[in-house]
Amino acid sequence: MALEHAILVSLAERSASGYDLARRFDASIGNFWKASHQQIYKVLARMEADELVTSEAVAQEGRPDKKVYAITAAGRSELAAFTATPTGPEVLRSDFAVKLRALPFGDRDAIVASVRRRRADHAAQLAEYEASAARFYPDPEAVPADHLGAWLVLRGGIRAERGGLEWCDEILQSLGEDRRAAR
Amino acid sequence: MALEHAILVSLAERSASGYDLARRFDASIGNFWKASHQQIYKVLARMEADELVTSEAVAQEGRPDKKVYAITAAGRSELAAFTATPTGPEVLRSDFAVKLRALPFGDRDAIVASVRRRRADHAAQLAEYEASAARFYPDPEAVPADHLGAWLVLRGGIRAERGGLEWCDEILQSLGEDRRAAR
DNA sequence: AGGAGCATGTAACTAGTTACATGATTGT
DNA sequence: ACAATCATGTAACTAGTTACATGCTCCT
Repeated sequence: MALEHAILVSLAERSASGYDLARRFDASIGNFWKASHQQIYKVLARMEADELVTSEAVAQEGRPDKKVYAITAAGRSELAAFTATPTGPEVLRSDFAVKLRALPFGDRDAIVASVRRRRADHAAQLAEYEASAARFYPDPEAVPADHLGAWLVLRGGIRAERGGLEWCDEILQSLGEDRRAAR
Repeated sequence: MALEHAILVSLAERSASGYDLARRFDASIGNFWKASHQQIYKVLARMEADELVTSEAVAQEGRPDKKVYAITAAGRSELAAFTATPTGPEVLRSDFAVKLRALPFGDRDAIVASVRRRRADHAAQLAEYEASAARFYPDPEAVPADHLGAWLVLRGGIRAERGGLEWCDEILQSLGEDRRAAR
């Protein structure tokens, strides 16, 4: 149910249309929660019925009209209440790990190719996060209080990507594929 | 759809009942894929209809009878085919990160408590993985070929837990809670 | 007497995915 | 002419969760 809460955080930071939210979920928020636009519209409708958010129609010229959603007082207290609930263990679902574990029963070359692709993805994502960090938080000792959460999550993203990258390197090395990988 | 494939890997390693699979999903497989017993029974039934697995009733004394599932030839080729498909980007869903990002809108002490709990969970899981590694793979240079996938996944688990632990420490330090955390 | 472990499920529900639909504007 | 971006959705489906049901054995 935390898609709701991810949307509330995003709207607490800044009001937005469903479309805007979908783009944020492709970028910064998507760093820890992925959601499709269809799912977002569905959940927004429910949240509006529950009065966690309100919407206002905004006419635009040269572009389709949009509905801008804003968090309500009830939404803010729901979000605060959420932060006070204990967090259960994270639900893991990694296709990549399933494939890796299937190594003795599968296509070794294809798996190596997957590892290489994944390594490249981690490297690209890491570069993107590091660019964001350098741009928005040039001085890590002086992060504004209202950005502390976002900063810490970004730091987590950087760590996760770096960790994933190193894991890929270890895998390639174990499989004796590190020379080709380094090319 | 990769729960199916996670089950196939598990059955390729060794035939098992639904109950056994559920326990494996709590332990080794659960390291990268979580599933409840209800979901497992449901998927097993579908997989049997699709002839990816077969079941055999086994009577037991002093215990309820069980159905032992085994992978079929079709199951093995499905698993091999799966390893050859490209892996999409991982779907992330982290309640913890949502909470952390909600820091400016939430209950700071409760969030700090969450971080501490999570740190302890990572430490416990890490210890468990390291114990498994020491026990089953005392010589990392000589991992048998049929265990290479399992070993690499375990290595990934160790890296992920260590990374998560370090992230928690960084968060506590940023929040000025590291002294109390170290106690 | 009560709880944990073994063992398999059903029923009702919520969450999320995939495919499709519409229609204007801007850029190649 | 075609694709991309803006913008919002519906419909049909699959996956996963939560709650409940049953019953036997072994341990405290």
